[in-house]
Parts: sequence; C-alpha cells; structure tokens
Amino acid sequence: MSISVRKERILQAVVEDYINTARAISSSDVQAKHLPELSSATIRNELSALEELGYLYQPHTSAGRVPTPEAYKLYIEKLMPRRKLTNSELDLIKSYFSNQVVGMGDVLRKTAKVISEITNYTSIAVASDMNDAIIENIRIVKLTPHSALVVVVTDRGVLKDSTVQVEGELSDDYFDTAARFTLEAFRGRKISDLASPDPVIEQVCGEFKVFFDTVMQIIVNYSDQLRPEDFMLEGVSKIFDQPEYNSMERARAMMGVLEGRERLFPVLKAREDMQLSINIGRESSNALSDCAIVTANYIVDGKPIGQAGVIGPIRMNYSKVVSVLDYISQTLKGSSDNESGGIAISIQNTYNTHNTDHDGKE
Amino acid sequence: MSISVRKERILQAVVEDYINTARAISSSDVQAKHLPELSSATIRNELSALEELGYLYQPHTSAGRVPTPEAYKLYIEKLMPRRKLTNSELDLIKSYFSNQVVGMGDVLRKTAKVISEITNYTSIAVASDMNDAIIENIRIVKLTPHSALVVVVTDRGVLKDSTVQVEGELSDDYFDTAARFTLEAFRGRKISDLASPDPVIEQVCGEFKVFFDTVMQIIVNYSDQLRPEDFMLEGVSKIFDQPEYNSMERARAMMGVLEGRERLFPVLKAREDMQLSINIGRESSNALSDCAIVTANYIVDGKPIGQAGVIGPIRMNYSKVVSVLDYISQTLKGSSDNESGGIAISIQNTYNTHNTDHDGKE
DNA sequence: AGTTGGCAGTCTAAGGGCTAGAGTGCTAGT
DNA sequence: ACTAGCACTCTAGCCCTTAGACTGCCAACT
Repeated sequence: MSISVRKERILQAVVEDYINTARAISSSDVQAKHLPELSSATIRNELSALEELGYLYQPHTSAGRVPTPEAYKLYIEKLMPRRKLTNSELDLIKSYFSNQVVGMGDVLRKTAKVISEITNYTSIAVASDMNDAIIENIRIVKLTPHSALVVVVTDRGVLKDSTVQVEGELSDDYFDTAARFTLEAFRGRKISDLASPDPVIEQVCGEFKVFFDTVMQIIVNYSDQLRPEDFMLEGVSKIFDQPEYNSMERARAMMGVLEGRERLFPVLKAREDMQLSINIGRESSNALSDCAIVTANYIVDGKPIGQAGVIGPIRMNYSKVVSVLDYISQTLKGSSDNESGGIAISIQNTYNTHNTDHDGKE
Repeated sequence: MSISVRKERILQAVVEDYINTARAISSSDVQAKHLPELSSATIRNELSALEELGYLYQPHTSAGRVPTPEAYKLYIEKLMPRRKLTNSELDLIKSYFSNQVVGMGDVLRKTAKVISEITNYTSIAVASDMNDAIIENIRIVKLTPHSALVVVVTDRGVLKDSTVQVEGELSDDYFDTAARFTLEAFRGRKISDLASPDPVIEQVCGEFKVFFDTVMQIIVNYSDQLRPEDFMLEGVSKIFDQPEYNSMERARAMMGVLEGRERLFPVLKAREDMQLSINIGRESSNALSDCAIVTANYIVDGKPIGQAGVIGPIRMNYSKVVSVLDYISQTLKGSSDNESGGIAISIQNTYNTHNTDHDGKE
C-alpha cells in the first residue's frame, strides 16, 4: 500500500509548491524546482500514476496537478518537515506571554493573537467546557446594602461572577448566612450534574432563593458552551489574503460561518486524547467544506483550558501551523518533554475526482 | 439659502431611491416613482440645478445622479421621515431584553446584536470609559489559602475583578486587614487620577503591596479604552450585502479596520451632549472614508454606559437606523420623554465633485 | 417663464470571437 | 526505464462591437 520513494518526493514537491503558489503544479515546475535530474516526461508519468492513486487531480485537461485531501493527509503523516521555529518567531511568542496575563480569557486571547500573527491564518481559541469541573467554593460579597457579588470557584478556576440585587437593606450577617447555606448546597458538585434543576437544592434554598438562582444561572451559563466571551477569533481579515476566498460569495460565506459561532463549535471539539486534530474539508456545512481546521488542546497546570488553532484553506501551510501550535502548546504546559502527542487527521471522505477505475488500468 | 419645495421633493426621491437601489437615479426614475405629474425633462432641469448646488453628482456623463454627503445631511436634517418601528421590530427588541441581562457587558452585547439584526448593518457597541467613575468599595475575597479575588466597585458599577496569588497560606484576618487598608487608600478617588502611580498610595501600601498593585492594575486597565471585552461587533458579514463592498480590496480594507479596533475608537467617541452622532465619510483613514457611522449615547439609570451604533456605506438607510437607535436609547434609559436629543451630523468637508462655478452661471 | 417632446451625443456594460500560451498524453526512439 | 517531440486541448485575456441607458439642449407649447 506504500508508494515508491520517488513518487513520494514528487508528491511532496507538488503539495509544497501548491501550498506556496496556489496554482496547479505542472511537470516542468516539479522538474525545475525539485528534480532537475529527471525529465519532465518521466515526471508526467509519475504524476499520472499519482493521480490514478487518488493523490492528485487536474482542474481540467491541460492544467497542472492539485493535491487531493488524501495527498495532504499523507503529506502531514509522512512527508512534511517538522520545522523549528525561527528566532524571531520565538521572540514574538515570548513577548506575548511575558507581560502579565490576567485570567484565563487573557491566555486564550493572547494565544489566538500570537498564532494568527505567526501563521498568518485566522485563528480561533475556545475555552474548554467546564462540565466536569467541581465546585469548591462560593463567595457572596456584599457590595452595597442592596447588592452583592456572587463568585463561584471550581477546581479549574473562578467561574464568571455575577452581581445580584436584593430587596431592602440587608446586614452583613444575612449575606454570611446566605453564603454558608449556598456553599453547603453546592460544594463538591459537578457542573454538568447541575445543568438541570435539582430538586434537592430547590428544597434547601428557602429564603435565599435569589442566591441559589444566581449560582444556578452562572452554572447553566457555563454548561452550554456558547458563551461568546470564551470564543476568540483573531486575524479574520487574513482569510482575504488567500486566493481561494477571492470571490465574494466564498468570502461572505466564510465570514458568516465565523460569525455564527454555533456552527463552528462542533468542529473545534478536538479529540482530547490527541494533541493536534486536523480536519480537512470534512464538515457538512458547505462553507467549511473547503476549509482546513487545525486545533490543539491546551493544558495549563495539568488542566485542560481549551483548544486553539487556525482555520484556513485546505491548501494550508501545515508544516508551519503544526510547528507553531505544537510549540505554544508545550510552552503553556510548562513541561519540556518534547513528545508531540500525535495528530489525528480526518479528511473529506468522498472527494469527487473523476471515477477511479478499480479494475486495473483501463 | 433654502431650496424650493419641489427641489426638496426631488432630492428626497433621489436619496431614497439611491439608498434602496444603490444605482444612479435617472430623471425618469424620479418621474415614474415619485412625480408622475411632471415630465422627465423638467426633472432633468431640476436635477441639473441640484447638481449645481452641490447635492448631486454624476459618476459619468450619461449616468443618473448620486447624492453627495451634502445631500445626506440635508436629508437627515429636514427631509427624512421619522419612522415608527413596526410591531415585529418592537417584538424583537423586547425579546432581546426580556431575558435577564447579566452585567454591563451583556447589555452592550445584546444592544449590538439587536441593532444589527434590525438594521441589517454591522453594529458596534463600546463601553464608555470609566475615567470619571469614583471608587466606592474594594473587596478582597479569599478563595483558597493562597489566592484571593480583588473586586473594585465604583459608582458606575463593578470594575473587572481579578484574582491575585499570594505566597504562603494566609489567614482570613490577613485578608480582612488588607481589604481595610486598600479600601482606605482608594475610596473616593477618581479613576483618571489614579492612572499614573500615586506617591501617597505607594507610601501607604506597605506589606499589602500585592493588593495595591492588583487594584492599580485593574484601574489602569480601565483607563485606557482599548479593552477588547468592552468592544462588540455584530453582523460583520453584513457589510458584504452592500454592493459598495463588492470588490475584494474594499471588503478587505473594511475588515481590517473593524478588526484593528484602535482606528475605530476615536470615531466612536460621539459628542456627549447630543443623543446621536452621524459621521459621513469624514475619517482620515481611507478605509473609513466611504463609510457612514451613526452612534448613539446610551444611558442606563442616569449613567452613561457607552455608545452603540452602526457602520455601513454612506448610502445608508438613515431613517431606519435613526429610528432604531433612538428607540433603543429611550428604552434603556427607561424614561418615556420622547424628546429626541438632537443629532450632530458631520460630513466630509471637501467632496471632490467637479468644480462648482462660484460666480453665477458662466 | 415654466414646461415639454424630441433628438443627437456619450458613456458603460455585456457578449462574442480570437489568439497566445500552458500543459498534457502519447508515441517512438534511446 | 527514460526521454524527446509533437499533436491536441483548454483557459485567460484581449479587442471589438453593440445595445441600452441617460443626459443636455433646442425648439415648441401653455
């Protein structure tokens, strides 16, 4: 099932040239830039064979070859060089994270920004959902005599806090009692268990219902994963640099998808056991069907904080993107074990090239 | 300096038709749709006169007329009908604000979203800067033995809070004392006065420096106005519906400006004494030079919370946009006094039509 | 004086045909 | 197994032409 070394070299040449130029690659292109020792005719034969194998296709007769998703898959798994980041890239990353980072949202934002800046693709960062976080603490802080701040703390960090208005002027004692009650009811519970109303808690809450409700609201807010504040896009305008989005329709469709975050969420749910996930044109939604999405899981202090990655044309500089995501992921983790956790690649299952004869040649 | 009623009617017709169709309006268009009692030749004469007055211009000979910024100004000030919102629009607005709104960020977001949805333009909402807010309260809440949440409360509401890590395990008493000290130092001070390091406070802080620093950090964060979380864009992809952004270059430039929030901020600083500000193609930055920006000041409970508005082509449906912004502004304010606070209009100062002869007609 | 029909003149946008060039597949020869 | 050469194909860009859309102006009309 393996192809000859020469075919691999040629395929790699085509993929890389195509990534750089966005134009169908001809036999003479390959010869000139990569294999001057062979004639273009020989390369033509090889290209033809690679097409037969499903790695290449021609946009039309008398055009060069373009890689199929299959080809990108092979390229990523086997042919792609693992680049080291350049010094200026490393400096840029350092400069982003050297200033104090305040809170998880800030980490996400900076990560997205630096990824976009280095790769020149649109980047996305999402906070991982908090469904299996466990409530450790609840604080109710009196702000004024008729309002208080409710803070929910989990083993993963502070959930968003929320101010609550209460009627009448209330004493410090009242708030203290409320806090004790509330904490007792919620401590040790898992977020996902609380998404639906809980009869036990309903019963306990009594006169402190307003606080219980607020806590519940904060929690419910966190269990659905669509909170816009945990979804960062950076470098959106960079898609326009890609020739594949040079037509208005495509650009518009793409913008629509990026904005309507809902459709993006399922795509981003990367496999948690793999460090990187690469999705090549695999989504049902037609706007994403000619996109590639590369996401990495990010872990800080042993806790998963979310995914970040890039979205761009299928013709993406995987080598660079993978290197950058890998590096940043290692940096945030803080560990220096360099074992890259593996890459899960999924590609479009039926790429409509012309029918391939299954039964030998012609 | 005033023009004839008939000229006004014709100008209004041209402006409205152009807003609807985005195509140069011909004399026969005006005749057919608005003034069937006149001949197209008469209208041609009037159009020619309006061009002489600087309200219209022709993209080329043998094309119809297009309004100049002058024309839009007159239209907004005098000719534009003040629409009432339709029931479905009112329902939409109500539905957005009926669910509980959590915090100021939420108000901004929802406002932006509903504006974009109703007007079909890209909308922007920014929180007003907090420079003249006064610190009322500071709370330090112990979360774990080695971390605490610092909350700064002003007369305008809760500033962002921030967690602070401290070394070693510290007692409740320690945090209480820290809170008392910190509060004493900051209470009653204005945000803008604290943007630069304050020697008095520096002196006082002593062993609680870490808390003082955190408070300062929160404050400084608020005095520069570029916090991305207080800047919402909604309906970005809607610019693509506008034919004036049908070329890639323009679309790309526009996206760039929207993303690089820095250049947008000064434009949004609306005049505070006016309810609405309309900016027609007035910005230096070339990308915004053919944009119109309409912003309204939003006031909740007597306190300014920010500006919201739309950004779109100069050929904008001002009638609808103004009605919507007006209505929402009134709604949020809670008052039902229907005096619309006035509109400040500024237009491009030198619109380069062909030279107008100042000295009578030839 | 204000208004109108008619007409010549002008400019654009869209369609059609043409050509240069790029690239392939095939065949025959090394 | 490789290569040179050639016929064939398809595209992208260019020019040309034309239909149509408007205007401006003039002369006639009210």
